[in-house]
Amino acid sequence: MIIATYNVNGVNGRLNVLLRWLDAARPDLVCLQELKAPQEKFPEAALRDAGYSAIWRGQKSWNGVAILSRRGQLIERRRALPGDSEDAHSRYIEAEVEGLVIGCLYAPNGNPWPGPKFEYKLAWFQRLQKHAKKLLTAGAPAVLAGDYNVMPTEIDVYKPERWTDDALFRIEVREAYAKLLKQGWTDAIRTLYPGQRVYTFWDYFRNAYQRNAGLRIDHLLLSPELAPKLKRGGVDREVRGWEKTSDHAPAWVELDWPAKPKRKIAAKKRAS
DNA sequence: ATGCCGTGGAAACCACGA
Repeated sequence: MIIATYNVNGVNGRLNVLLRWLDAARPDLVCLQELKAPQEKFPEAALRDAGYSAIWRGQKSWNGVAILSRRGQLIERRRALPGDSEDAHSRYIEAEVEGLVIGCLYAPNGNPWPGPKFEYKLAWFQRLQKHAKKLLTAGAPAVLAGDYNVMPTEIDVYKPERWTDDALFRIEVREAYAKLLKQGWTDAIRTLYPGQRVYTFWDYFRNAYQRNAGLRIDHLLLSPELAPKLKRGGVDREVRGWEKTSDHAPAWVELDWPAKPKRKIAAKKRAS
């Protein structure tokens, strides 16, 4: 099963690029972020025609998250992070599908630092930590995928010294991300490419993509039960070079899931 | 290396993004 995350930066303005990528990559489950569309303007029909069912939480102008599936039915579990009923941002949606839990998230940007937006980001991460811990305690196989707006380490930034006081790289935010890993979550892309430069975002200007001046801020975190099922993964970076494209590229993993029953082996064991 | 580009929405500029 292939699970992908893609910050589309406007799901309607980006529809052709999204459909083109879905057709080429054929992911089974997709987490989308930055829909930038109200609930009623989500392109449900076009995605259905492409073979995907969807659940989403839209919002006028900003944010917005969705989960797509071309396999099992998506059963929505929640459409917000718990912990702040006043929080109106559409930044989290969670479903059960194919026997696993998939959470799609769009973390706050948090700039400028310091300030209220940065404080909101830290508080949001605390809520995420609390909820992520609950998922682990519940024991279900789970994936938390999305735009975390964090470069976890120096290797995830083309020029770390320029980003030290940026909300995406401030130590408080990196520590918040590290805390998730300490809970038991596995950063799938980093696990597959240890010590290598892998980026998921390139700015629109200054020829960032051509210069490979990128950031790794889109992540797929796997629960302990799923981590050993990780087969391969990567970033579809060529999508970033397409016309009218997002500033993010899709990141994806392939999991050996649902695990194939080993009937023959079991039968042999019983026979011997 | 300062939103320089890009999106959406409202009213031809503004908020926001990373």
